[in-house]
Amino acid sequence: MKGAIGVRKGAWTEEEDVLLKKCVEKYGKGKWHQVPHRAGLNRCRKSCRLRWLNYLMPDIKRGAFQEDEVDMIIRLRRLLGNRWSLIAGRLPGRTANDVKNYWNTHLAEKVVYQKLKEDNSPTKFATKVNVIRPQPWPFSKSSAWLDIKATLVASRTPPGENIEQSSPMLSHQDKESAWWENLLSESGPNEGLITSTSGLEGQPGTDSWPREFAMEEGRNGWNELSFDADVWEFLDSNPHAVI
DNA sequence: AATAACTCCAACCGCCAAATG
DNA sequence: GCATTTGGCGGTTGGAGTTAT
Repeated sequence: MKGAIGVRKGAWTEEEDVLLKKCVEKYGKGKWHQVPHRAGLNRCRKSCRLRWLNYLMPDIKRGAFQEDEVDMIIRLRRLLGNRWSLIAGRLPGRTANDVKNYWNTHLAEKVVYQKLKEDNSPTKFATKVNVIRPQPWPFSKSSAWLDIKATLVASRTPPGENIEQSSPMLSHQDKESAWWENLLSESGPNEGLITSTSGLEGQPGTDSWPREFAMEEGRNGWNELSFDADVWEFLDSNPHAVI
């Protein structure tokens, strides 16, 4: 797409920010093609939308990423790949651009997947798959994301039961499994854990397939075979995660 | 002090799918 | 059914700021 002639590019000025903010506050989000005219901005619709989404939107969290946020990014990227908008959906206040930039500048070279390549494990096929719709996940200093035991308490241990009694010998795999189970199951309000079979029933485009997922599925060849190999290992070892 | 090299992030670009006419 | 418009996404880049020499 070529940019329109005469449309301003580059860094936004304070005046432009004010105009855009006032416009969105007055007319609401959406209808981005009308925003430049309504706001009196000599910017293209995409530029306006991006500026709002990445900088002006309320509740955007600036500053350094916390340890639990970084941990979340690494784990979710292993699961979802470069689906930054979905990953950002789990990080309240962080935008997809923030997460993508952070990954590219801080994590990309640190997080190595050589193990997967070296494993040379045979391709695994599954016939059924869980589809995740990420929801914002609240973080705090005492976040349970970094506390596997707390995660286990929340996800497995019946009320009143001692975690050490219920799981005296926790393997690394158990801990990983518990983490993912907790992530993929009960999390936030409006949580949607969509399940589907690999058959025609429930495929995108059919009435039974939720529109939200239908829109997400299909980008960049995304399908149930696109998960990283370690996710298949997780699914193999966690039959409850597969319906 | 000068400047080259590097880092980081805001913004742009091209593409895709859904919506609309 | 087709063409166009629109919203949204991930990849990439330009340049300001920082650090090293």
